Amino acid sequence: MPWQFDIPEATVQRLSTYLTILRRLEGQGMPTVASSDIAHLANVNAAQVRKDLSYFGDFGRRGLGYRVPELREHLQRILGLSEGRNVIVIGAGNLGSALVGYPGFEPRGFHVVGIFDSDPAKSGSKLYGHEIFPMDRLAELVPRIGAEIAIIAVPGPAAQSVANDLVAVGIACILNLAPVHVNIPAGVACRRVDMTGQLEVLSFCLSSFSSAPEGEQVQ
Amino acid sequence: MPWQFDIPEATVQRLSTYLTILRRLEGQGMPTVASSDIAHLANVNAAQVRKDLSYFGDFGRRGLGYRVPELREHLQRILGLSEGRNVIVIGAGNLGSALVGYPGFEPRGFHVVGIFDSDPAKSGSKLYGHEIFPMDRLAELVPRIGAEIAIIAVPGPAAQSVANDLVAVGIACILNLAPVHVNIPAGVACRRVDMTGQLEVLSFCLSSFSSAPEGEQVQ
DNA sequence: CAGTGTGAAGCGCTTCACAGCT
DNA sequence: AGCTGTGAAGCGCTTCACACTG
Repeated sequence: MPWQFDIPEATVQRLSTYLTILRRLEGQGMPTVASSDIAHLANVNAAQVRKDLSYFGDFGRRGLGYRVPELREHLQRILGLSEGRNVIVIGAGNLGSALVGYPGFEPRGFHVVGIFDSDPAKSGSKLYGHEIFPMDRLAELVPRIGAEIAIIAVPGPAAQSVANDLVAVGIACILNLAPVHVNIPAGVACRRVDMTGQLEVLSFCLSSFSSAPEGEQVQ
Repeated sequence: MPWQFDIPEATVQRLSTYLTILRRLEGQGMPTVASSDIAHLANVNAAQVRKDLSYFGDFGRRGLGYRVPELREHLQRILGLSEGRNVIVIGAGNLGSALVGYPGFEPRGFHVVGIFDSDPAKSGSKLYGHEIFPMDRLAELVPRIGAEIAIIAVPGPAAQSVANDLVAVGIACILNLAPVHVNIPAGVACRRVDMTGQLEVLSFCLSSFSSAPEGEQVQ
């Protein structure tokens, strides 16, 4: 996951959480907020909030806290969201369709600007007003529509091949929803969201291993 | 996230990854596998794989590695997946619908056994063969259908209230897909999957902060 | 005073390195 | 020789504590 300076990945993830919180506070008309308030809403330590923010500047005023709209704007800029981001979705199956119709992306600045599917039968048909393109038009269309981020929403076995295609046409940021790790060259950022994997962690919480008294079960 | 013994959360997450890998290897007929092979496929250190597994027992044979079907079974048991898990989905909107139709759950042992939605207009209609129930039947139906895990697939503002309802009817494991942190009492496990948050991390990779804070390109 | 910014301590995960089986 | 299991070292994130400031 390539960024050059000494900023923990966990910090960047929390920044995204803080941004969501600040948007809500701003909507409620709150003028300022203390690190301890943000911390409470994000379920982290207050010093953590301050340290996270201090990587990027001195945004607070001592004795007062942070001005909500100001900090919200800073976070947006830090995360590169000031002008929104163009996203393409690969895979127009069940998952891909849901993504394209998901109303949560636009308000947070992500615009779906293209859908691709390897199935020629799907080409030309529309999904929530977006045309589905065949995979072999990727190289032609990615620069034209200004795609910056690609979401892989294909079945596991196809994910690596799709990732290769994306890298080949110059995509540098990939969100992988398939339940497999894909290899990508250095310089390309790839993150994976594995819902089923999270369900498996929850299943572990239910299993005897997470609660059974000492020594039982382990052979 | 409540489990009593000293097992890192990251370890449990990786176990889920290993299980996926082992299923693939088993499908390919591979009889044994070395920690270094698993490590390569999961993109982690080989010692990490061995240490993760050693929390739960001595599954390997020195000089040989791990027997694939045997280890796969162990992992399934550790994760509490031997008999599958019953899941309910709260929210029959865009996201909820996609989940119910998502073909990736069943093969990994998660059975959708109920869909709930607060909108009375949706009650009674069907989604991929599953009836949609009104929220006020939660208390009655959860024990009857044996629901163990709930997925919150409602908009952010409704998430906390839904979480409260789930806890009230005895659900102890929650997967939260809403982009907000929800407060839950100790003893209840709650995990969040925030796709938009991951997109924001990727956006950070594209932003000037990740590559050139002072206008300098370091490479 | 209230609350930020931050060096330093704390802590837990990751990696190393090697003893010990097969 | 090949590979596991594991104590110990390494390392980086988190938390503490406090100087400092409006």
